[in-house]
Amino acid sequence: MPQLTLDEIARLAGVSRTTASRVLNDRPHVRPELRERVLRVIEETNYRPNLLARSLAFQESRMIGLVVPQSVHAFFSDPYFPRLTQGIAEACNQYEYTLSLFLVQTFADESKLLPKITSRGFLDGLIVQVGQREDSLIGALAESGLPLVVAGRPSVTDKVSYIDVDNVHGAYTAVMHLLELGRRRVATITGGRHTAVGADRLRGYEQALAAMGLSVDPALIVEGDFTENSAYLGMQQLLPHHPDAVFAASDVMAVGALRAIQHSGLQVPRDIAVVGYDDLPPALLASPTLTTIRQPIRRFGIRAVELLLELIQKGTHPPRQVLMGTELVVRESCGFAA
Amino acid sequence: MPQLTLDEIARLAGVSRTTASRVLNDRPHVRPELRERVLRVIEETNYRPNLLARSLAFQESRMIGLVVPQSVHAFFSDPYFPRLTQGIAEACNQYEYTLSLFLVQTFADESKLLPKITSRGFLDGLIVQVGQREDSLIGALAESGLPLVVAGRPSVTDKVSYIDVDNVHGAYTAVMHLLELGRRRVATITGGRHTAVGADRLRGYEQALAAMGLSVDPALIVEGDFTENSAYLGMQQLLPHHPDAVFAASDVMAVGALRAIQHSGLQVPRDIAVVGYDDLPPALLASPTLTTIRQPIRRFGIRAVELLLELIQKGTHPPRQVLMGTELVVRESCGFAA
DNA sequence: AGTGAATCTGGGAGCGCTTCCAATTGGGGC
DNA sequence: GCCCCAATTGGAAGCGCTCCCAGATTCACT
Repeated sequence: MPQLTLDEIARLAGVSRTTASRVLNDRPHVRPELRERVLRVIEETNYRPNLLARSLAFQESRMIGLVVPQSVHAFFSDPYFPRLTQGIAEACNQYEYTLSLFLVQTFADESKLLPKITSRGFLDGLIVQVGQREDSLIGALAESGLPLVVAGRPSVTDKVSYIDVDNVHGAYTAVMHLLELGRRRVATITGGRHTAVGADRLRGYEQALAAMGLSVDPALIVEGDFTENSAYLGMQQLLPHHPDAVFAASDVMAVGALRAIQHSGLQVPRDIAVVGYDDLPPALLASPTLTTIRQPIRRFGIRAVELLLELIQKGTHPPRQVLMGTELVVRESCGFAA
Repeated sequence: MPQLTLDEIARLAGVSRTTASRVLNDRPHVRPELRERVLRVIEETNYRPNLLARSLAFQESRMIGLVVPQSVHAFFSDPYFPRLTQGIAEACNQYEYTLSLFLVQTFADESKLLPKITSRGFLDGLIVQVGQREDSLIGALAESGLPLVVAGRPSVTDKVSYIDVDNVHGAYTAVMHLLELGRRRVATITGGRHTAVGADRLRGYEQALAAMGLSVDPALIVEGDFTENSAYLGMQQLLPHHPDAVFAASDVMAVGALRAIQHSGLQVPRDIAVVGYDDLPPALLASPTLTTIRQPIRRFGIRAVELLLELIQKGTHPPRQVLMGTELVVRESCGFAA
């Protein structure tokens, strides 16, 4: 069978290609009768317009790219990415955009993918997840002139639009909750301090203490790296300093802390209260269940898309920044009886 | 600045568009000197060809779609999908294809996305993950004539190419391992029997018993639904029948069984040996660590892409089927001292 | 019946690229 | 010095669609 083109449809319906195109795009200036006829032919032949040709003519592809620079592991062991992707995909469906996925794992990937991603006309916009190779990559992508939204906070914040979760305030809320429950020796196990997330959550911790007029005791701060094990070891360091509460920068780490506390013979929350961050599955599986800070990951993805579409429509300058709020989820580990 | 086109490049280099195109695509019949000149202009102007236009002219887009029909939850709580996606994305990078992601969650999504996915020229091929709305969707997609690979076993197996993990043999291996260790009352907790996966693993269980000349005791078979809780309850039903081993159709369910056994005061593996399936994180986190069947998920994704590319090149008939092997991973829960 | 406006219609150019094919060039062999 | 063939070059058509614009048609109103 012959490739079905709009020309062919027009011929079958006995009209011009232009008219057929008008019908296809639901535009005015076509007699109802003709419109009807064209629609019937389309129906009968099961015709589908060629999106590529259409995009080329329209000068917009209605495709956006999701770029994920990340090492294999950090990424897929964490439920974060799937959730985010889901939100993004959902929003794409809603706004009639198509999503292209670019996983950039190695340097080779990067040099291979970059020209493709930045090829003019191919993508209308880009969402880039912050990661390790962040800087070089975001820089290169920004340079391409494509509308760009960074998901997470990039190291250079002023040139580029980004959307992030308000980690400072989230941590502040978590710690403040502990303080309001009467805890006074609140320790923290940080994420890597060199990561933006880790640093922000530490800042929130400090601000909460300051707000209550308490001074920061360096002995009550240990550094973890978002793994359970690092938190287990960190908690062992903290125990000799007799904290009565711990704020861990992630649920996974909170679980590690929990284990260390319980192994030492102390009880949670009686002796030491624990608060985590993320509200991912570990929070509910832990025993006692974790009080934690919930991040609106899925909505975060949706907002990222909406922000990007805004940039596409209204131009990319000035860069926009969006901070999303968090939510304190109170469970057992903080010792608050509801 | 003017949109940079190949025409412009040609003009700047003082050659024709045709010659410029030849240089761009690394084709012969260009004097080295001219080639050099064109390359320099491209370099200087940082020109990127328009992929859309190129695809239109080439009559191939070098894009493939990954269609995921699935309810939100089953999907993203399971590490399976991220791994699979990773494998697919990796292979796409390697073979210079671009990956488009289509998450089909609702009926509305389906009717909205279908025309886009099947639009001629837009995608060169399609990988469809089996899911719940499987039948209608796979049918519709197959009808479009696009090269198609189903990841997982579809309900209609003969018309369509698919790639699957050999669940029957995997389960067979797991149960056989228990039998070889001397266990004789081997129970099983199945996945949903109406799912292909669940049914296959049950079949493997039965085949292993048969191979050892043992009969199947219906009292030793209970049905779960791949959740931890269903397995916990299932195990409680099994205990009165004194099994000395359990094959659970997933690691998550094995963990549920483990908990039920331990709560009843029995010990694993001394009293009851346990084997799971998947080799996902729960297997290692459980205590004792789980003997299980490892699925090559990432490689599975890679093979899916390779199969698809084969279909794209050599035509989609006849449908091809690929079954991938599994691997028995022996840990503590089966009672085998290494 | 005649005029103008309002509405329809379709020819043709254009989106940025590839590629067929005819034209041009260069060089070796006589 | 001339001819022929191979290597190189570029003009033009084509991929399938949109959209500008001019021409055709309709219709109301004088």
